[in-house]
Parts: sequence; structure tokens; C-alpha cells
Amino acid sequence: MLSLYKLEIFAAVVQEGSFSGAASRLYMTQPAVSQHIQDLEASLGTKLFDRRRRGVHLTPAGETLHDYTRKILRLVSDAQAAVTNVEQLAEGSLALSATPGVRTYLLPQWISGFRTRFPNLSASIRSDITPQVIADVLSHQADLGFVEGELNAAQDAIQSRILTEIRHLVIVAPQHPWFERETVAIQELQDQPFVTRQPGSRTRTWMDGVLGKRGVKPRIVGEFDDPETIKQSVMANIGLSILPDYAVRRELEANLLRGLIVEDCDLRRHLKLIWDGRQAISPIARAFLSYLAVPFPGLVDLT
Amino acid sequence: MLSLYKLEIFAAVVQEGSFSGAASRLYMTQPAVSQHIQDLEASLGTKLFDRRRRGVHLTPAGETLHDYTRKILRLVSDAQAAVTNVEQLAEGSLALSATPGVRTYLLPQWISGFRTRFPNLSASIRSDITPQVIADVLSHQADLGFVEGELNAAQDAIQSRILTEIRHLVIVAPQHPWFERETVAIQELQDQPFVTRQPGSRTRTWMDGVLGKRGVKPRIVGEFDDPETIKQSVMANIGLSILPDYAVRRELEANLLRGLIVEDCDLRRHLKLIWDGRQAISPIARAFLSYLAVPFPGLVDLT
DNA sequence: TAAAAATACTCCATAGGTATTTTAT
DNA sequence: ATAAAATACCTATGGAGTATTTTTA
Repeated sequence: MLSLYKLEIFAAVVQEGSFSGAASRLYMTQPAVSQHIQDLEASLGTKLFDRRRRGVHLTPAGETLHDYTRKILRLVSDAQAAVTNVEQLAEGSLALSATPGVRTYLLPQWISGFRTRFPNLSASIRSDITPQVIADVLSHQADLGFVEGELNAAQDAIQSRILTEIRHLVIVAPQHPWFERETVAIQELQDQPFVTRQPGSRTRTWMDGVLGKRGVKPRIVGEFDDPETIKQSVMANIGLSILPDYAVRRELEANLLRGLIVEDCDLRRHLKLIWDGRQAISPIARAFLSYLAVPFPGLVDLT
Repeated sequence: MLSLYKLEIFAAVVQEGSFSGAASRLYMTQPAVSQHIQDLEASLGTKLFDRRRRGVHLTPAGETLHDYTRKILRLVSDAQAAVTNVEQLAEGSLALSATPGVRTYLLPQWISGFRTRFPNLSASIRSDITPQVIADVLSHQADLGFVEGELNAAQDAIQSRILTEIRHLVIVAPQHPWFERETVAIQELQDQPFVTRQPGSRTRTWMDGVLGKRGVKPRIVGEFDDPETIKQSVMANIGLSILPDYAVRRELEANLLRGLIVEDCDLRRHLKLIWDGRQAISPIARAFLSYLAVPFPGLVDLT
């Protein structure tokens, strides 16, 4: 008999374009995926894919089934959203994906509150650069994503909502000559030892753009994939950096670091919630959002 | 995870109004049904049914899920109808339900031709009185039903199509004094020994109506649940009867029985195909109908 | 109290894994 | 030649059955 599980595997194969790709996305093996697709094909008497050298390609019948599958899975997702009572769930998990700074400095507190209220539920966070966060959301590896800055266009399935504005500061260690200052001009960063995010990350691209537009070329002395490593490097006085305020709040209060306002340059970005508009937001994710709506009241209509 | 199988069981419980009723309809045990409903309720964190003294009753959440379930199962049925290639099916079965005369005299030939063309597929026939045939179709125990005469109204989910007109004849054995006649008046049946269908069957009700309207009361000497038994009884000269022409064609040709036309009374009924309009006609049933469309071209639009 | 659902348990079919072969470009 | 899918085989989990108890008008 047709089953939702097999249809979900089918949809994953279509999205990934290969059996083995779908398998790794679904955390199962390629033979298991093959088996399910063969079951589907046998029960329908129809080949759903042309097996090609590079992955697979939908047949016309496969296209038709895929159209139905999208509608069916959407309805199932809506049904679960409409009927699930999160309070009574004996178990369940919330999968989040976020850029490294959000994961480290913002998500832990939010999740802590959420888990106090829903102790039966668990939460997991994956962390990667923005395009991967988007991919996680689109492939349903994450219920919700958190990214900073602008999204590329042409991600039509991605829905987003701005949570707040993120201000960035130039961060220096107590040993640094600027430690007693309060502001800095962007041009002063020229040739300064600078610690920054790895190439490929949106944050690095954004920062390169901001600096490049002013003709400023700092001397890069470290490239790390996470703001905490950068912060520790700055505290060790390896160099200075630009970091979002949420990442250094405690250190600024404790005078372990100084955050200088850059007056002649806009160093604001947006913290954004993203989700897959093709599916209803899962009940557990809605419960999490109802919690998030306390600091960010703009989210109440999503809950 | 939600599964179509569980949703089908859920829908059966809703239709039947009890777990045990659904269980018998689905040919499974009551504990298995209980288990599936409990799984659903646990995975949604929501009670779907109020357990009452007489069966069960949907909660508001259950009502909501049932609305979605109908849409989902309809889409699944449409998807299968759109994609299934009956020619290539390795196995499959066609479930038919029909009144006894249709089962015995008409379906065997039709199924024979169908199975010659589709040897991998099997067919099963259940046979009962018209209301039960309708119930079989509505509960998906049969893909298609065949009934004679009129349908009650208020079966809004039942779709029907007239296949042909059925003429009925007064049937007598060679030993009977009327054997050399060709016609008979309805009043002549008064006080004749008469063999007929069991009370409760639509055919019996119809015949009682036809005779009663003319004030004719035959002397009933046998009540059987199937026309073949009636035919054998007439051949044994237990009495005469009124039978559809298709049931006695061979015996009339071989002069083993005589069929008298009743001139002053309309003894025509309609042979009707019925199906459940809430679901797409299954691919195998469509294949059968494409075969049936040879003698009954009015069916081509259903295939 | 009786009809229906829940529970306890046992068993088996199926789904998934590992290892390997086949296919297609 | 190589990446990807198919095949073969083995294992384990979950679904179904039987027997029994609990629930509720």
C-alpha cells in the first residue's frame, strides 16, 4: 500500500536528484531508499525515475506523482499543525539551524526557557553558514532557521521574518591602545591586525563588502568559523575584530573587552527567522515561537 | 509518524462508530485497531475519540483530523488513479459486489474476459441484497457494485450508471400446462404455486409491489436467496416464477423452460453499476470497466 | 451486567543495515 | 573507470494475533 513514509522518501529523491543523496539526507542507506522506490514502482506498475549516470530524473508518471505528493504532504503537515496538542506530547524534538553566533549566544537561553515549559520535548541545533542554514530548512532537516543579514532572492520557498536589528562593534582587548576610546573611524582599521570569519560565510562576505567599499584593507591574522573563537582571539590580543553586540555583552559589562562604535559606517544587520513556506510550521516549532514571541512580539501571528 | 494506514483505520472507526466495528470491516482484530488509534493519539498529543458505552464519538480535534483525513485519502486515491499502469501490475485484485442474479449469470463471463487480458490480477465477488451491495461499496469492501432496480435516495455518496434494461418473464417447466403458450396475463398468477426471492431483497420487494398493485396473490411455495435455486425449483416443477431473461437464456434456447411474456404489466428493471463517488475509481476497476465498455459503451467516460 | 476498549504477551513479517555486484556514461 | 543503483542476505523492530482484564452506561 502507498504510505506517507514512502512518499516522503520519494519527495526527497526528487529534491536531491539521486537515491544516495536522499539517503544521506534522510539518515538512511542507499539500498533502503532503492527498496522503497522499487516498492512504489511495483505497486503502481510504473517507472517513476529514469536512472541516469548522474543521479535520477523523473518520468512523466513520476512528475504526476510528485505533484500529488506535494499536495498530500502539505495536507498532512497542515493536519498535524491543526490537531497536535504540544502540551500533551510525550516526546518530540525541535530541530533548529542557525549561524554560529546565533547558536552560541542567543539560542541557548531561548531553548532553556522553552524546555522548562515543555520538559518532554528536546531541541537540537545545527550550525553552519547562511546558505547551509537555508538548505537545512528547505530539506526539512531543520524546522526553523536563524540567519543574519540579507537573504538571496530566488529562494521562493523560504519565508522570513526580521526579529531584531544587530549592531556591530569594533572589539579590542584591554591591552590595545584603543581600549580607552569610545568610537573609531572605519579607515583606522587599515592595516590593523584583524581576526575574522572564514571565507564563504555571509558574515565574512558582508564585512569584506563593508570594508572594501571604503577601501579599507585590514591585515588578516586569523580566520575562524565561529565568533567565540574570534572573541577569544581578540581577548588574547591577537588582533581586533568586528563582532555583533550580543556576542560580547557580558565581556563589555565586565570591562574584559571594549566595543567601539564605528561612526561613519552602517554596521547594522538583521537577525532573521526563516522557515519553509511549503509546509505548515510544525506544532513543536510553533510552541517554540510562542516562547520567542515574548522578546519578539512580531511573531505572535505565527503561533 | 503519521501514516496513511493509520488514517485509513481512523476513517473506518469514524464511519463505523466503534473500534470493533472498524476491526471487523478491516479484517483485523479490535486490539490492533485500539493500538493504531492510541498511536495516533499519542503522536498528536490529543484524544481523538470519546469512548462511550456504545462505541466511540469524535472529539473536536478528531473532527478536524477527520476533515483532513478525507481530503488526504481522496488525494491519495486520485494519485493512484492518475499514475497506476494496470498493464504492468504484478498483482492486484478487483473486489466486486453484486446481487445474486448478476453474480451468477453476468459477472463470470465479464470477469473471464478481464482476466484473460490481465492474468496477473484477481477478482472477487461478494453477493448480497441491494442494501448490502451499497454498504459494501460505501465501506470500500467492493470497488464496484451491480444492482437491479431503483436505488433509494439519500445515498449521496453513491454514483450510478444504467447498464441495460432487464426484461423479466414468467418461467414455467415443460410439465406445466402453460408450456406451449407465449404470453400470460398478470392476473393468471393468482393462486398459482410461486417460487420467489427471500423477503428483504429488493427483487422480492419489487415483485410484491408489482403483483400487489394488481391485487394478485400467488401461492408462495418457496423463498430462496438466489435465482439459480429458484430456476432449479421451477425446473423441478415445484412452481412457476418470474425471473430476469439473462438468468434463463440457455434453458429457453434448449426448451428446458418456457418464458412467457406478461403483456399487461411492465416487468422491466435496470441493471446498474454503482461506485463510491467520494473516491476515484481504482485503476484496476477502471481496467475492468474498459472491458465492460465493449458491451456497454456508455461506460467509456469512466475508464 | 454486558458490550466495548485496554492491556499483556508472543510471534512473525518487513524495513533497514552491510557487503557486494551491476549498470551506465 | 567510476559513481550510482541494484542485489543478496541477515538482523531486529514493530505490528498483528490470542487471551484476559478493565471500563462505562
